[in-house]
Amino acid sequence: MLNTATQASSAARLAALQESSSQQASSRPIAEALKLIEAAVPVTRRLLHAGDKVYEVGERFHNLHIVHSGLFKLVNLAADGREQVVGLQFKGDWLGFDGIAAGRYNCDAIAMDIGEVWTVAYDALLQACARNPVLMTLLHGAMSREMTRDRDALLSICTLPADARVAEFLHNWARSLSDRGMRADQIMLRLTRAEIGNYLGMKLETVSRALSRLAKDGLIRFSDSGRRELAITNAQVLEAFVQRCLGADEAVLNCH
Amino acid sequence: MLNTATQASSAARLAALQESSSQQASSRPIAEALKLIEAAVPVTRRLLHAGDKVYEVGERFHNLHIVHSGLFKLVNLAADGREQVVGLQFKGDWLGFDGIAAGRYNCDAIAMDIGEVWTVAYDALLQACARNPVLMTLLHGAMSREMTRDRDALLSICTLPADARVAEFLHNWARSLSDRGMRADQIMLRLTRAEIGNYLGMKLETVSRALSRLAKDGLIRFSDSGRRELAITNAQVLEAFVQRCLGADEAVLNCH
DNA sequence: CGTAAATTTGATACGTTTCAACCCTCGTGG
DNA sequence: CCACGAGGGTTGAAACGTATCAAATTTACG
Repeated sequence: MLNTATQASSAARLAALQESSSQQASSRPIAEALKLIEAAVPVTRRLLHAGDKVYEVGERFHNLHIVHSGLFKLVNLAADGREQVVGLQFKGDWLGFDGIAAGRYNCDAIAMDIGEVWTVAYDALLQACARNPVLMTLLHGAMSREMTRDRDALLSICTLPADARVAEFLHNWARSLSDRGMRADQIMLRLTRAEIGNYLGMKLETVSRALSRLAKDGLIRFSDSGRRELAITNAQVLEAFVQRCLGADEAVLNCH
Repeated sequence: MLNTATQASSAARLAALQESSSQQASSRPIAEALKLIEAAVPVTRRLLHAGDKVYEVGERFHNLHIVHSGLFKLVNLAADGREQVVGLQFKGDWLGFDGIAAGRYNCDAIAMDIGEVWTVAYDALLQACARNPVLMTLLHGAMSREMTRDRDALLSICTLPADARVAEFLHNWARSLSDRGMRADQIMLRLTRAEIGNYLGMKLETVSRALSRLAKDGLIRFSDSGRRELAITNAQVLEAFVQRCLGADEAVLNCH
């Protein structure tokens, strides 16, 4: 509808899309990537506690950071004080790409939990990349993947109703865990409802209501130990729920 | 409010933010960047017409592209048919970063107008980068800038009401033009209201209403030659309008 | 020119936000 | 030990902004 161009075969394109999106795209195991970096360039390890900043907006950029454990949020700030969570970084994700262009970080990177980051000097990394193409591929892959993730998030925010956004958020979280070889059946949310809402473009009450509804419908189950921890009953059903929220309007494009 | 950590001086941080955001971040003139690339790596020129695709989702990734003239949109597609405009690329912007990670493009890149892109083989570019650090800096800067831009867009979408989003959209467009040395007092929108709305996370009618309101308030003026072209009366006033939409709630953070 | 697409505008419907009250947990200090 | 307060979470009712639906008008184009 948006593209006025004649397009070869939209059916075939969507079919290919489905395949590629269901297959896991993560190149090589994260552990290997970490090992490669460690071998190629000096690494400084840093342990952080919940609320600690890896870097903050305006700070001079010299280093990139790789999450080794824990969870970190990237917060974008407007001059007038508005703030937006623009990313959640798990093990193997990078922090600091936003600083390359202007020589200053453009976000706050904040630990949500006890976690460790590996810090590498950007200059040193570049030199290592020039010697070792594999490292370059790894770095670019990480940047590219982050762009893709950000854009998928934007798509969710702009095209899904609140309930579906929350459902997809949980589903993505679970996938992030399982991609990294962690148990994904039990999820410990390390964000408040306000933070989740900010990330998903809705208010905390809306998040709370959405979660309550998902629980009532049996798609998730809250842990005994509080409302911060929950289990995903069935990941497939959760995905299907997202589609049901859309009301089968765009599903027609799919069926043939 | 979101950050639980004790933070040094939020006032100072916001002050720094304002400076950095008002200053133009574009490293070196775009013309120079183009010249540098042309000298370092084989370039294939390609002329496209409105609706033509530079590449499409699922296509194998081999090349990056640089916009030499015209305007291109990046469209992200979901498996169920939802689509989202995730970027508008002007002269000097790159196309194709999304393809690096998975080896396949993840978006459609579509010309909105007659335009020319310079296509370079990614492999060749990497080799050239290994020889010439300046080229590497250029490439990474482009990637980093794109991330930052995407995140700023997300911030707008999630924190601004519709009218303010449209105002900021126009303001950004004007800045994109003037950054590139083009006249910014007269803007020729090359998108339909539906496309603008999709990009900004609202419906086409909402865009239309917002534009009408901006025109009625004298912030913009439609050209005689139709409602695709308009003039920004005063860029500063347009910026101020965005703040007024927020109702001075967050402005308090600003005043001292 | 005539037809399809794009745009504007109004009336209404809907989903999310806002405001408010209440509950729960947890850490602190009397 | 328990009272207390702060922060996080839930839930309801009403208000608000945007979407939806519909109709009329303008524009683009073969």
